[in-house]
Amino acid sequence: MTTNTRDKIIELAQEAIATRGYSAFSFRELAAELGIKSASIHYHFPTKTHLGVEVARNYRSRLQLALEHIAGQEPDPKEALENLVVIFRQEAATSQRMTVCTMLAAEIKNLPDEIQREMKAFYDLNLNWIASRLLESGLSGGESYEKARQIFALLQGGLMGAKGQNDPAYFDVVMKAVQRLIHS
Amino acid sequence: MTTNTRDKIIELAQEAIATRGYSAFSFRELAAELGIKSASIHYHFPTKTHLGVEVARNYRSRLQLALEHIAGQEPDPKEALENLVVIFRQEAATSQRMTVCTMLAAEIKNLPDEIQREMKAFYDLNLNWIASRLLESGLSGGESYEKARQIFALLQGGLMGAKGQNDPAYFDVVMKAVQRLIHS
DNA sequence: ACCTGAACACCGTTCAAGT
DNA sequence: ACCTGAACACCGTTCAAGT
Repeated sequence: MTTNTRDKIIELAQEAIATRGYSAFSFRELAAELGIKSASIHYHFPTKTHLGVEVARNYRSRLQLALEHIAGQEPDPKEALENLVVIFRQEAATSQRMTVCTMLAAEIKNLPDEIQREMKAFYDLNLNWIASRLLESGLSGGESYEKARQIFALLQGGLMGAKGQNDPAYFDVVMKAVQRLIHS
Repeated sequence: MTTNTRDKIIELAQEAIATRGYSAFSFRELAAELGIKSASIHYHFPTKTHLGVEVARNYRSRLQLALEHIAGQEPDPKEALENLVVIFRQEAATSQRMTVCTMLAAEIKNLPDEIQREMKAFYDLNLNWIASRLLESGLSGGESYEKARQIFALLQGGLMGAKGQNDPAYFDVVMKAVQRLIHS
């Protein structure tokens, strides 16, 4: 069918990284879920690094599309920022996709260079998009730069706290501070 | 001397978890740094879980002392909160000790129950202390509860962002938002 | 009391070999 | 084009054995 082995591997790896982390998941457990041998995964992805890069790039490109969609659809920059919060909440609740990047960010010092570069690009994508919306809303360049980092720290810290406390409400409480930053 | 093997193992493990994560560090690499065999580490810590718990507990008890010291020394609750920010910044800059808990928080779903419980206690310690200071400063119980989570999310998100962007200034920019939350 | 060597089932990776 | 079996050096863990 359309769902080939390669795509299934990426999806399983995504889930595994989100829940347990990059260095904790194994080719052998992925292979077992797919009904093949671990050596077969190396046919699709020569090394674990290649697979990790693909997972990160996969998610980043999907987020980029979503961000472009919001910015194109919603002319009010403050409303666009509210939509970003909604995306983060959904991703956090349903899939674990958002968590992939929080996991990789925490592990970053242990990751191969290629994945580190991918994560750096992920930060830049988010920070630049948030700062652009803040600029549109009338803030100065300096203010936008600072506030973008504060908002993103709240998003990441809120996700980690909700996970650490095993309490989705944690994220929502933290998001109230984001609202205040957006509308001030 | 006073520095026995057991303490050295904890210190090395602490550093290893902070930089690479719990599942990424190995007994064999610790043993090599100590000039002993990996089987010898199991004499001091039966399993990796025991060592992980000890590292987490070790750091948490030190933080608890520091928090009690601040609260006892500084009667002004807002100044006490400022001191907490200073502690986080120092720990982030010099040792990697603060990062231990950010790492473990990210990996939490993959950790043994005992370490998960230790992390939960770490969150409670921080959140309750922050909320207590906010209560003293005149906020209501509900406001203190919410603001404590927002401040802690900024602290954790700021640490992760500084690491992910490899830029210590990231943390300081995020802390400006913490100041605003403290003095509002 | 503290350490070691050897074994176990795990891991990523390689490669010749199968279809 | 896709998968396998067998081998390699790694991992946590156990345990009998050394001092």
